[in-house]
Amino acid sequence: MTKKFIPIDYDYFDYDGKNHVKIFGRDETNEQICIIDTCPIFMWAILKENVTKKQIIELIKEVKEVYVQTKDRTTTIEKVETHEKNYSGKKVVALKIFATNYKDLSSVASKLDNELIDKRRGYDLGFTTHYIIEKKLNPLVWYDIETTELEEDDYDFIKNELKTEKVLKLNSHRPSTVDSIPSTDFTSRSLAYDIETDSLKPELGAILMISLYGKDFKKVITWKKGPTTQDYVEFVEDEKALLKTFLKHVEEYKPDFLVGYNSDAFDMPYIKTRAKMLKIKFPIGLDKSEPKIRKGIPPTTKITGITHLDLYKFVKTAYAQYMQSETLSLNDVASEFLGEKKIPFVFKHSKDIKENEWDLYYRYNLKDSDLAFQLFEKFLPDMIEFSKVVKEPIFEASRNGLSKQIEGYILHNLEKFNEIPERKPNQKETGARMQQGQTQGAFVFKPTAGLYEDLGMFDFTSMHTSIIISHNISKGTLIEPSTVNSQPSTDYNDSPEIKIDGKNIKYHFTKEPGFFPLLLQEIFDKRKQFKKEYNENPNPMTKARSNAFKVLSASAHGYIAFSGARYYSKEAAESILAFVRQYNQETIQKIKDAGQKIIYGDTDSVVFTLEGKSESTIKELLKKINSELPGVMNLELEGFFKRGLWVNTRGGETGAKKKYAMITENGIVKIRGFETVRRDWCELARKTQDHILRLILKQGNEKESLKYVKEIIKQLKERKISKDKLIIRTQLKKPITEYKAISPHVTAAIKMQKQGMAVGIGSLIEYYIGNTGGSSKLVRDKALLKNEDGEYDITYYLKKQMLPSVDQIFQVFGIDIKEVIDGQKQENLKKWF
DNA sequence: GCGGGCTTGTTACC
DNA sequence: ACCGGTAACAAGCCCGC
Repeated sequence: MTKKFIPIDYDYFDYDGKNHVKIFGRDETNEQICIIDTCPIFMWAILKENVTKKQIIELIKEVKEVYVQTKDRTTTIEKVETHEKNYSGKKVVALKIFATNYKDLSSVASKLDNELIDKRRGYDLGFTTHYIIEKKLNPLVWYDIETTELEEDDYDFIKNELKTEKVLKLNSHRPSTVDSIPSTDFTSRSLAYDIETDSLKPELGAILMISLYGKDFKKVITWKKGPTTQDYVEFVEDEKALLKTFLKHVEEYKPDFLVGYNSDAFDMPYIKTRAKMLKIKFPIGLDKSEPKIRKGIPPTTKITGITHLDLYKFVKTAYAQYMQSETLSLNDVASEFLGEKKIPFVFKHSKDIKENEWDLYYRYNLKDSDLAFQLFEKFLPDMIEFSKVVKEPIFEASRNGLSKQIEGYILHNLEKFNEIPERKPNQKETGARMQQGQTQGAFVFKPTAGLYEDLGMFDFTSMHTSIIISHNISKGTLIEPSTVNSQPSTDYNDSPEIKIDGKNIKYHFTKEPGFFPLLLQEIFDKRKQFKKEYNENPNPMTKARSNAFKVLSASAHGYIAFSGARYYSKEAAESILAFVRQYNQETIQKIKDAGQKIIYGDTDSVVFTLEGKSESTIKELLKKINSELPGVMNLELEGFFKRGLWVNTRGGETGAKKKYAMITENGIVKIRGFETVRRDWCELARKTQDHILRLILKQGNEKESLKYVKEIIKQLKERKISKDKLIIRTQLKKPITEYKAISPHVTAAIKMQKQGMAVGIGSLIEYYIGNTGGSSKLVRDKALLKNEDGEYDITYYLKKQMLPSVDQIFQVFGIDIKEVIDGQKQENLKKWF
């Protein structure tokens, strides 16, 4: 039978002791089908140099005898072949060892301790990844497939087990040409879900309701009956019936994706535990399996056949670092990307909910699913894109950290280079890598505080990645021994001179392009493509996509320096960073030589004054610098700015790095590093600072700002500032008990814990400083919870929030803000200075 | 018990 | 633990006086 097929979810099972995949996806009629397939299972034994043919024949005999016995299977060697391969860019002879079960390859590997074998590789990819690499049935791509129906005795248990109507055996497949399908666009069926409970712990509270939201599908299922006019509310008898009804709707809808927000850690584990407590089955998987929760920090929840997606995870890795929102709560994220918020509803235990309040609770519950669904629709193209680029199933691609994404991408593309994959480092190696200490990083130009006019800013496009590509830097292209001399060589690509342990050395890399640098090119190009897309059509989504590939592209260097990476290389990381410093300083020099004054620079950027030159003259300069850059390296114009402000460090006499504010001719303001952008400062200090920065940038002087600050200070002293503007938000970065220094946010967290609130790693602790500490001088003794009664501590907010946030800004204009206010309000000030 | 230097911890920039 | 180095800064900690 010939069909079209798009693979979505991958799972595997053992049959007759052998691995099989079952792939869930859709066909051209949009029917959900399951494909069963197998693939050759093998690993590699790389032989030492100069092993003779005779020795190989003997070795093969020996290898064939290896087997692994586990409690439910015996894994044997099926055949052994000899191949010429590349390993880390070097030619090697390797045995391709075929075995019956992938899960035992690592045990097989440890039994191959013959002295002719140098290295054992390719046993630690995971079966799904191995399968995709081997058969090239990539996720989310349309294929033309040849299938056969299962015969009577084939996989009998599967047929009975699967909810999917069609289960087919795959014979062959090839990528479908775009033309052959009217619409190759994959229109997924998806449901977002959200639960409401009486507790954060399933042991302590029931699930009250579950909402589901999809295209033309709205449902709130609940056993808590209150008057409502919402026709989507479905009442059921009890919690058991609630779970069963939820299951029924999911089964009927047949979604490809079941989507939640933080559902990996909360919703699905909660449901699973409650089902267990209620002694009912919850066979949501298409193979009637329960959700599989991989415990860990953070946990992941997989449902066989239905891709369970947790948007929180994806937002966190792909977008978070470029987002405006200060938390990644559904409310903040929805508000940033959708311009919509959750329905306000104060959490109450169900026993405290009045009859007429249930209706709001239903609507609240539905809205959460609604928001999650809308976010899903916005993010799906990006998740699909990641999945396709990295060639990992969307379940993984949407959860993987950046190093995993880069690594997945590399592993899935090694075959083009005839490369044997590197293995994962073990714990000992990871530890040793970490102990080597830090690598010297980028260069940051020390600015001189001041308000500058007419500025230009250049920055390098994906600097680290373009260095890797242009200079062919990687573990595999490094010439060993690596601690080579500083003599320049025409045979190799040299790194800049690097000082290591007091010695100046240069690393050499081959001129022949290595697979790692070559592979980065695609990610690099994608980044360019999406940036262009954003520039042509700027909106929050094109921006997010552009940034998602920006982070992916920018992670290549971090990956190389990451102790857990297969292709880790300290030498490569050092070389990349040496180039980063060199290029930045060279660029600074070139701009200086052109007659511009350098104001600032950080890693890959330079800010300079125009010195009366026209923008087109500056663009010519940029062109000239670019003409001198190698490979894909590219310096671009970040922008022209009408004014820019740099300040001194607090209590210091020199300019502060990583803190500046600039404004374009059109009034677009760019603020970096200032308290304005730091969430651990109270809103009052941040908003005030933001306001005066803008005023100064717009007007070119401090006059208005001064008036403004005086007014705010007056209000603060008169207690006219509302407390919510004084809340300080700080995140717990580790378990409460592990803190050596007990800072205010830790005290506040302890308080919250005592009140029975769930606090732990990642919780954002909200507190304010009040007049409660008695004689204590410690700030922590005055930390009050957000909703705790008390008066705010005027002195603290003046001295520790307001003043610091504006002090250095006024210093630029020679104004001592303390004195100014002091002169005006002599008597009050004595109290706080 | 006070002050200064050091350490711990968080958040930002790139 | 899950990309890394550079930097600013607050608050606590610690030690000498």
